This record gives sequence, structure tokens and C-alpha cells, in this order.
Amino acid sequence: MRTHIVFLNICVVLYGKLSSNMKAVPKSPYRKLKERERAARRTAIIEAAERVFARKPFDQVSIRDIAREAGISHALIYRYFADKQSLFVEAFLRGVEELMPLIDKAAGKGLEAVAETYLKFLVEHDELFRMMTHFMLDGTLKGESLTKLNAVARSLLDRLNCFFEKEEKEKNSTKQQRLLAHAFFAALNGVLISFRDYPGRKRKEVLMHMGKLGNIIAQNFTR
Amino acid sequence: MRTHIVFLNICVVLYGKLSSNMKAVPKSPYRKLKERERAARRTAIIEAAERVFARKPFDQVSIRDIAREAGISHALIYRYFADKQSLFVEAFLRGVEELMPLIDKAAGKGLEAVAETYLKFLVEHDELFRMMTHFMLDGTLKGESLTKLNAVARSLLDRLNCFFEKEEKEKNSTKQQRLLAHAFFAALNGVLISFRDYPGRKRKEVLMHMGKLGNIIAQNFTR
DNA sequence: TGTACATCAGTGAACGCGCGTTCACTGATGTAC
DNA sequence: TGTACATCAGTGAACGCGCGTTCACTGATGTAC
Repeated sequence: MRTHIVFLNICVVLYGKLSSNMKAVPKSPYRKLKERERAARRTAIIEAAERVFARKPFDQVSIRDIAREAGISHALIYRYFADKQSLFVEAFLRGVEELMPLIDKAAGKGLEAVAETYLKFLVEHDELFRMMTHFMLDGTLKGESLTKLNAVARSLLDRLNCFFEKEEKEKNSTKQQRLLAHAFFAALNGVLISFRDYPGRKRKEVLMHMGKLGNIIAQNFTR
Repeated sequence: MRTHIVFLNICVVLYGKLSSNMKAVPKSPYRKLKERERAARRTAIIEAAERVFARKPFDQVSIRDIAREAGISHALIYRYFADKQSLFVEAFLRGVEELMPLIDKAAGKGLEAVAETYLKFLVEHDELFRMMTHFMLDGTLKGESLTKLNAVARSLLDRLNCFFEKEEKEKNSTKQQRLLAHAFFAALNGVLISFRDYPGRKRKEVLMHMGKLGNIIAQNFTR
């Protein structure tokens, strides 16, 4: 249980950093107000982006769509984000924040519950899963965005770690532990990508099938 | 072993169908010749496509690139393929044909060897893996292309099936068998997508890491 | 053998589109004196 | 309090690009007689 608390802390620190990449230097109260306004607008853009992503497939979402949804000129977005990729990464990060507490909650109920939670969340937030795979495939990610994404992945892997730490107190214990967490994480992602669009099945059936696969994998990893 | 032969047959039938979507009706010898020429040109285009895919990231490949590589006008491609998607699917199918015999060969050496073969092949043919994930994510695939892709997936899953059939001769034996094959297949795909671009690692290291993960998964599935 | 015609592979140019990004500009709101 | 100036959020229009796809046309090669 101590492990979880540690990881929660890591996470809090992380979130702090995530929202701090506006210009610093807030001196006068006026400046401070301006900063706050900027941050609010930024958030509003990200939220608009999330709404658009929920409505149409990720790779069809354009800057103009998001601007329209936010009720602003599309040129304005470039005053808040360096480029399209940056905005997309922020929107992804914001969406994925919801997942973390769910995982923590499921963690108490064992590995199967974690698997189910993870799969269900990413089926229900298909846009997030698509963005995730897009980022995984795209080699052109810029420095800061890349760092942030890696941080999220690591934070998730850390949460999984504790399920495997008991095994083998021997020599290469921690190494094996990390590998197991990696393999488990990968397996779940694989379920998502492989059966997301199972031919001829409805979403409900897809979810059930994934649930079974998630169980099999979790059981294989607990034994 | 009988299982393998059966699947090989399935496969041969499949390959036959794959190359039969040019117009039929070859009557006179002249017609037949023309047919043969058409088929040759079609193949040449697909091969050019493969070469381009090996050179630049999948989603940056355009019809014009392929035409340039093949030394023809890009308009000509539309006399041989209905649209871009169709051509891409054919190129993918052709590339993935190479995998099947490798899997069959590895099948004799056990599940771990299968995992390793699969992972290694798709790391070394990154363009194929990218196309695969693209097709898996893309909901807009047309009828015939979709059928062919599903056929390949099924043919691969069939090959995996036999590894799991011995277990549980009881009531839901075959169901469980299929689920295990699915879970294993998914897990391998997950390894590929999750650690394809492992931050800061060279390709050789990535492959090694994947090898370890593949082993873990295979061991989990044999126990 | 020669001529008129049909077929069809192959082409260059153009269509039409949407995209990410930039730029010159406006106008509101603050500050300095 | 009033005026001149600075700042900067926000904008519409435009840039520049590349794409998938279509189209009217050419020219080689076959067939019919």
C-alpha cells in the first residue's frame, strides 16, 4: 500500500509540471491576472479539443475544428500552443488523467480488476486510445511533449509494478518485476488494438470479448 | 502436425483468391496474353509500393511516390487499383505472405519460437506493422479489402490455435482454445506497439527487450 | 496486302479540397506623465 | 483628469503545399473485310 502512496505523490508532482509551461515571471497583480486569463483560455481550448475528439475520429480533427468548437479564430490557437502536436498531447494528457484514479481504485481488487478497468476505459474513450497509438507510432514528437508522454507511461507502469514485486526475492528480482509489468501493459494494449474493431461485433460484444482476454492475461500473470 | 497441413491448404486457397481480382473472362489467346501483361504490371506496381514503404513512413507514402518508383504516370495506378486503400492492402498482404512460412517453421520449436519469429519479423518490417495498425484503427475499409485482411488474421490465429488445443478436453475446450490464441496474438501485437519506439533505445536493444517480453508471454501461455 | 476501325494501356494536366501555419492589422486595455 | 503611448489578445485573409482522383486525349496494336 505504501507503494501506491508514493506513486500518487509522483503523480501530483507530475500534474503540477504539466500545467506550468506558460511563461513564468508573474510580477505585478496585473500580470498575475493576465496569467490567470491566459491559463483559463488555454484550458478552454483543450476542453474544446476534447469535445471534438469525442465526436469525430482523431486523425480527422483539424485545428479549425477545435477553434470552431471553442468559438475562436483558429489563428488564436497558435498563441497558446506551439503547434498542432503540442495541443493534441495536452488534450491526451488531460483525458488520461481520469484513468489514473480508476486504476488506483481497481488496484485494491487485484490484477484482473486492473485489466478490466484499463480496457473498459480505453474502449469507452476510443479517441484517447487512438491518440495513444498515434503517438506510439509517430517518431517525430517534439522534446517536451515526448517527455510528458513518457512520464505518463512510466507512471502507469509504476502502478503495475507493485503487483509483481512479491515474486522472486532473488537476484534479478526488480528487473524481472519491471519486465512483467511491461509485458502485462503491452498485452493489454494489444488486446485493445487487435480487437477494437472485431469484425461484425457490436461495441458491447467487443467489450465482453476484451474482458475475457483481459482475464486470461491477468490470470496468466498472477500464476 | 496434421493441423499444420490443413492450415497450409487453407493458406494456398487464400493466396489463390488474393490474386484473382482482375477481371475474369480470358477467352482468346490474345486476351490471355493481355491478362498476363496486366497481372505483371499490377505486380510491378505492388512491388514498387513495397520498396517505397520500406524507405519512408507508411503514412507519408503517396500514390505519386509509388508511381515514380514504378516509373509510370500516377494516373495509371487507378487503372489497376480502385483506390489508394486497395493498393495499400495488396502491398500489405504481399509483404505479410513472407511471415506465414516463418511461423510454420517456428511452430515446430514451440510457442516461444513463434513469439520471437513474429516479433522479429514485424520489427524488421516496420512498414508492415504500421500498415497493420493503421488498418486495425481505420474503420472505413472497403468490403473486399476488409475480407482479405480478416482472412489473413484468421489464418494466423488458426496457426496459433493448435498450441492451445491440448488443454482442457472438457466442455468449452474449443472456445477456451480460441480465446487463448486471441489473447496470445493480441499480447504480441501489444509488445510491438508499446515498445516499438522505446525512448532512447537502439533498434537492437528494442529487439532484445521485445524478445524478453515475448518469452515471458509465451511462458505464461504454456503453463 | 491494304485500309478502316476498335480497343485500350498509358499520359499530363487539371480539379477540388483541406490542411497547418503565418502575417499584417484592429481595438481594447493598461500605464506614464 | 486627460492625453499620448505601449502592450497584447484576437482576427480574417492569405500562403503554400500536397494530396487523391478524374478526364480528355494519344498512340500503339489488334481485328474485320
